[in-house]
Amino acid sequence: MLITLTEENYLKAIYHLGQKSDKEISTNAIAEKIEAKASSVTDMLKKLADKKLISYRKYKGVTLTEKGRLTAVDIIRKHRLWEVFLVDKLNFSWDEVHEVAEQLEHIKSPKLINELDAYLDFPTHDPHGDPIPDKNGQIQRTDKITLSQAVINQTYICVGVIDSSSDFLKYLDKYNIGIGSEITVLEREEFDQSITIEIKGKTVVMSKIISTNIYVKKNI
Amino acid sequence: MLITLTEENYLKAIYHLGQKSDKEISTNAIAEKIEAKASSVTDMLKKLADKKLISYRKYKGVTLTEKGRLTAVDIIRKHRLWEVFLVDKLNFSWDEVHEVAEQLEHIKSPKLINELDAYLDFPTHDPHGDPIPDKNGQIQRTDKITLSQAVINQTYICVGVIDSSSDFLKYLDKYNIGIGSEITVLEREEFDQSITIEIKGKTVVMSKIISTNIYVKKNI
DNA sequence: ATATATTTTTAGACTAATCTAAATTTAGTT
DNA sequence: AACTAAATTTAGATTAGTCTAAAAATATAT
Ligand SMILES: [Mn+2]
Ligand SMILES: [Mn+2]
Ligand SMILES: [Mn+2]
Ligand SMILES: [Mn+2]
Repeated sequence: MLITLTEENYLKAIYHLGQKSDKEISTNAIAEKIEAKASSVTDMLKKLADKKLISYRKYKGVTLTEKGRLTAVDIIRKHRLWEVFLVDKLNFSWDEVHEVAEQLEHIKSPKLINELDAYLDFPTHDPHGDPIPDKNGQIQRTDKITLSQAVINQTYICVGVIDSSSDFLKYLDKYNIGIGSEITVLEREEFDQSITIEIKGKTVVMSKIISTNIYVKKNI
Repeated sequence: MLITLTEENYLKAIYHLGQKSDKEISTNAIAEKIEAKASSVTDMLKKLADKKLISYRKYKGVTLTEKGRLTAVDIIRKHRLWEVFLVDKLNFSWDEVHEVAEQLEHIKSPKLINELDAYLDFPTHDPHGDPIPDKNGQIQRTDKITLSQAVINQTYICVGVIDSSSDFLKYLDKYNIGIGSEITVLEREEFDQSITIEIKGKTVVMSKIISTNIYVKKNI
């Protein structure tokens, strides 16, 4: 049974929502993510359940089946490989790739994606630091914390971002923060949890909302 | 007014049919090409006419408006650039690219296609020898004849194919015939119009249906 | 010129994906 | 336990794209 583009987008949304909690995903949460009405979501959930892509308990919520998870992860693999292609080969910046990758992720051709993977030299992470699932749907998890959880006077490496919006990425560009950047936390203001960091020799004051959207790991 | 994927495919079909004759394109011809019923085509023709993409005279047929022609040519440009990408960068053979390009041609991103064009070094022809329209919809026409029209004892260069089906292209591969190949016509059998050619030192007998699907130009 | 065949359009129906409005279920609060 | 608020589902309608069957227009042949 073939999966439509719309169904693929629902599976991806459910997958991403599932990353944030172990509970069943609610109709409203999906509706918000997909930008559709809850009634439309209910209709789609029935279809996905018929196709054994999700387990659906009326009024309770949904979880992906293994089949559904593999389908979602395959789309995410394609999305992230295309983002690498756009940045590495076609001079896109990391804030320009997402919309195009949203289209390219639905192209159906196993050979295309495997050849692309090889052509890009089997990248492990996309331009935003997110891991690229392998052919079997395995995802390499690295332990990382948000910059808001960082310890004073410790140096970290930026390994990813949570918010991938163009506005946020442009903010990071402005302060020369990118994947691989060395960041030292100098001070934390207890009142609003803003932090002062050192990045490329300059100090930058950063609100908590910013620092919670940046992933870092200790610089060993 | 945005154009749907389906509308794009109709415009492309009408464009290609229009290349073969100066007359208006019939509903049935479009139906055959799109592989849909004539009644479905009629419905779509009304939509395309509403959007000023075609001129439609009931019971008479259609022609593309300038707006429609430019839209069609833009899709063909994308299709052919993607075909070059697949062959030049991703190890696809010329008989494998068409189906994937049919999907990729609908991706909407001017930056993507312009960067791809530059990345491929501004190719002028696709893997089947078809010209790639430029950004302004201009198409470079080269004078070429079909191999069936070739003169005995003259050497030609293969510059394209008419049929791009996998079966036909594999036949050409079998006899080492590709874009750029030198072909000398040795003999023509008047009975069935089959020809004997020399290609890479070997002689090959070829039926008229094959030779009418190969474009050549004189080797000057 | 009339009958027949072909082509094209219209009428009515179907599926996928969406919506609004109403009904139902669940959760929260006295 | 009963009431209210929030979340979810159902009912019915809409749009894009398709189909079959029937009607209308055009082309062909006697
Ligand atoms: Mn993305
Ligand atoms: Mn990404
Ligand atoms: Mn093609
Ligand atoms: Mn081609």
